[in-house]
Amino acid sequence: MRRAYHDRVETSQELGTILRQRGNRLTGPRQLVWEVVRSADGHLTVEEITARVHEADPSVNLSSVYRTLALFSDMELVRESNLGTDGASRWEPAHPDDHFHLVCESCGRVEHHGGDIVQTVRAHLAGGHGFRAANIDLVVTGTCADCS
Amino acid sequence: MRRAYHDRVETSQELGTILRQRGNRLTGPRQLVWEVVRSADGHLTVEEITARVHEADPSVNLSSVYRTLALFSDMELVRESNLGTDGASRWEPAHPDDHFHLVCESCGRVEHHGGDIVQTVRAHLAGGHGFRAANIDLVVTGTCADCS
DNA sequence: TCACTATTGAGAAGAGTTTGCAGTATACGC
DNA sequence: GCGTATACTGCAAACTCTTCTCAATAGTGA
Repeated sequence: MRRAYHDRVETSQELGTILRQRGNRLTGPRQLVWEVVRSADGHLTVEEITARVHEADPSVNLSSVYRTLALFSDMELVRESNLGTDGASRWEPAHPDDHFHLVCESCGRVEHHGGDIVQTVRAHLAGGHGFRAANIDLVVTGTCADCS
Repeated sequence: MRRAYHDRVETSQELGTILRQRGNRLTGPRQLVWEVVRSADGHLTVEEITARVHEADPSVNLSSVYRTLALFSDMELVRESNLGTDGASRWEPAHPDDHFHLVCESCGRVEHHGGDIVQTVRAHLAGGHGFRAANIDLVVTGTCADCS
């Protein structure tokens, strides 16, 4: 059912392969964006992604970052979420859903936490709600240990 | 701990009372926005709220709707969430957290569902994560019964 | 009723994201 | 390796949602 998670696309070569399978091409901006998102320690805004891409190549355009993220999202390589207090989207490598997010209202940081809770939800939904769940996002807003 | 939920503010008079307690005033736009959000059958975008407000008074400005929602949010009368596929915020009357959201990717509708899952999460978090949870949003994205 | 000032409407500004276009460069066939 | 088709890029303008500025208006307590 699931196609390609980030742990199956480690190298640029692998990225190129799955891009070409779709009729797309492997380009410099795409390699850089993938490298940044894949090696990120958490959720990144487009601004953060672009900044890190620019460390390697300042000529990469913001539009290309947006377009690349949209493409990767379609390929299920990355995932967008509207966490955070500002309006900006955040991006992370696609992953199975067995975790949840802790969003700190004070510093804006987003932590991941594992646990079987999301699986509990999935099981609950399977019990005849008529709703076919694709993604389960458990978002907890509050104050993190550092800020309280 | 919790201050004022929508079920404690049924009438304009009650709204006026708690507004004046804070040094605010009861105005036409505020009455209308509260009436619209309170009686809504689900999450509304600012655009939808404004449209319904305009049915009663077309002279109410979009800025006032935004400002009123921000105020009500601060008063914990309404709650903002970034559900949905587009970037627009959605608003609903504030409520205790014992429910979760089902967001249909196809028709964009948002359903509420009750259950003890959110309480399970809260109990889990209380167990020494160092994270002080304010709001818990369980967002399930998928396809609703009507669209599948 | 009066005066104070919170609130409003109008429009401009801001932030984040998208789109159109002409030039560039990747990937496939030879 | 080389040439060609076209996917992709950078740039800039446009678009959407939200916030801000400010003069005018209208609740509220006295």
